[in-house]
Amino acid sequence: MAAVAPSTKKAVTLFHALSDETRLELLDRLSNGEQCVCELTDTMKAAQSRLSFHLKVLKDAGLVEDRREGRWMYYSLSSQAIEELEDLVDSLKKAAKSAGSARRCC
Amino acid sequence: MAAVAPSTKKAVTLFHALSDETRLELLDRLSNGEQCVCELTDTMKAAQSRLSFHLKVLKDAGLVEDRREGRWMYYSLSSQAIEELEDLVDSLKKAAKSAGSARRCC
DNA sequence: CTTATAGATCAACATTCCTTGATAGGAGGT
DNA sequence: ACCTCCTATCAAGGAATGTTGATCTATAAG
Repeated sequence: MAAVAPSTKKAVTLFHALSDETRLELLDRLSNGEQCVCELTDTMKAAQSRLSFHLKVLKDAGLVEDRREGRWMYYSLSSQAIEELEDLVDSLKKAAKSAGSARRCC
Repeated sequence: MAAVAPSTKKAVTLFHALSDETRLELLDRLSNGEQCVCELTDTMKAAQSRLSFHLKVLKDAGLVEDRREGRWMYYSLSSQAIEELEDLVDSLKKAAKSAGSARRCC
């Protein structure tokens, strides 16, 4: 029992960050390695402020990290949050497996 | 490369379904076993139409299954979608690990 | 056939989220 | 100092989500 409950807020934040096509594409690009915003706006043909917004959402969720180098900002995947994600999904999985049988109701 | 890309739409749907406190609580309750809506509205002190709405979101995402028995509707976790979830998180994890080093930019 | 109960669906409203264009800040280069 | 480039932030509008109360459907019981 109590599969997802601990720190539900954080789970919501994490999952919300992942529930957007643009952000998933960003993560996908970053899986090829650290990249700067200019490169991302370039290859994704997206408005700079748009990507900046989504990168902030990802960063606030702990999914990516940023690093400044001169006037460029480099973003990369953060494996820490991804482990938290893994744990969440893990507890869900266990819950689904142990899923007890029906109880009489109402 | 290409960590999340395959069927991004589905991933978005899955993660979106998980990005809500009420829905996470529903999943948590269901991890104790199949339950009918009346029982859930009861213990969660939530309006019936509200839970119906959220259960639909979960069902559309494939996270839960429903079963009718007389006039009651029983909901339970569906382990299938949870495995898909696991795969998604897995590819993210691998991506984060292999995360290449910085490339020269702009 | 009438009535009651469980749940889904709908319409209206509130809220939250995303997009866009404009502005601001910070780092180099001249 | 100034100008330029890269990025973050803000404000305004639009789109999608969640909430609430009412209505509809299906099943069961009398």
